[in-house]
Amino acid sequence: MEPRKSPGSAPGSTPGRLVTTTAALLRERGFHGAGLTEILTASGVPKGSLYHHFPGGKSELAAEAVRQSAAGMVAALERFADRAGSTGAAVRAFCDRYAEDLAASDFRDGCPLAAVAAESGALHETVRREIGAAMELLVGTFARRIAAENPAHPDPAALAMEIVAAVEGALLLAKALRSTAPLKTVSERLAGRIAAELHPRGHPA
Amino acid sequence: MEPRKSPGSAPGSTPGRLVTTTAALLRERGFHGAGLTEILTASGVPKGSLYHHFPGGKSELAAEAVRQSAAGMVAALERFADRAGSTGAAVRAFCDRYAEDLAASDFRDGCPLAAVAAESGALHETVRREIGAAMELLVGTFARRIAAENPAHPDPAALAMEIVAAVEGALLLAKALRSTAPLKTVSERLAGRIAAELHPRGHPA
DNA sequence: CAGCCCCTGTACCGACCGGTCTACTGGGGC
DNA sequence: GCCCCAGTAGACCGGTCGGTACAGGGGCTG
Repeated sequence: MEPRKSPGSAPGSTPGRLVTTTAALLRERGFHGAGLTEILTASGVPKGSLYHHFPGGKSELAAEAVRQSAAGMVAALERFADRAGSTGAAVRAFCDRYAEDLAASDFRDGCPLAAVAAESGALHETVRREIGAAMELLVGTFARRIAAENPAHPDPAALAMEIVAAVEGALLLAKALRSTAPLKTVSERLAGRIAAELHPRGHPA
Repeated sequence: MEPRKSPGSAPGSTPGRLVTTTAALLRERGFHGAGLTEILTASGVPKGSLYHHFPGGKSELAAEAVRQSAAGMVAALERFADRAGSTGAAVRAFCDRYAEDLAASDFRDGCPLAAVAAESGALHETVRREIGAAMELLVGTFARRIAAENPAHPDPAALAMEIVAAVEGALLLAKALRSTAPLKTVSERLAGRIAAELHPRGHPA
């Protein structure tokens, strides 16, 4: 827990590859389901390098991967929101994107955070904290967007929380049912409701 | 989906204890996080008995546990719905109940299905199928209730799916954030919306 | 061109994983 | 009264787990 948190995670570097592949494995198998050996062979990195860059072992690596996944999700959201101009449309794009991932992976790649979050009860504090922070970050980002779109909204945080919960749940349902239908249904209804709530008397944006 | 799949799972019997403790462990740790030895010691059953009653090993046991968990959730839902008289109120009671579980377990016990569903990509077909069936059962139960409460509703299945997704997501969020706030927020807003959608011009039930 | 040191590669470790096997026990049917 | 076998008990298996130790290696310094 030194001040220098994760400086050496350049995309192509050894730590970078390690974190990226870990994030991918974590996404479809969860923490206990993703073996260290599997991560190593998939990223083409020997064990010695792992413990050089991440003395904390699997937990530290997972924590970093969770942070990167969260950052990726937030970045995607910001991008969609900027392009679409409304939170409702951004949510739709967001769901579409993860529906694609799901379908392309034969319904193995769900939410990058969900698999780890679901078993957070059996995880080290390091990872546990990171998962909490990741969720807060995601909710906070939505809340900021909502407040920006309609400064008069009474409770942006509540709406943001509802959005994240709905999307997260839809992703889980989609994975379990092996169908993108839940995502389509939820995003459609959710987007409409967000628009209605953000612009009570106006154009649905 | 045979009518008689697991006849020997009486509550107090050896298979019964096995399935119940497995369900509990699965709920907080997921499939790979719950060790077989741990299940055995927690239920006070030796290994020989396990493989006598469940020749399929851990996967068969987990599949059975998932089925039992799903049945329990459905039963709780039906009970709440019967007592409350409206789907909206039932959802609220449903969320309250799982919020209690969460808080009582120091935020380890989330949705009994979520942890397994989240890592379903790395599971045997047996378990995978059971998780899908469980989710379908849950959604179907909600849909039936909705249709019963308002036969004119245009798409009970869609609303049911949205409900399950929202609750599932709220449970996940609550577990990650170690707070029941997401559940409270989501259930409140969800219940209100369900009432509005089921009784467009009338009493909010 | 020598030395150093960050990083890599790999052999190895004990613990534990899920699963198999066999010995034993006790109670109901004949 | 005997037997039989469903059910229990636990020793044991190979494999894999996450983690450690240490011997190179190679590029940047001097």
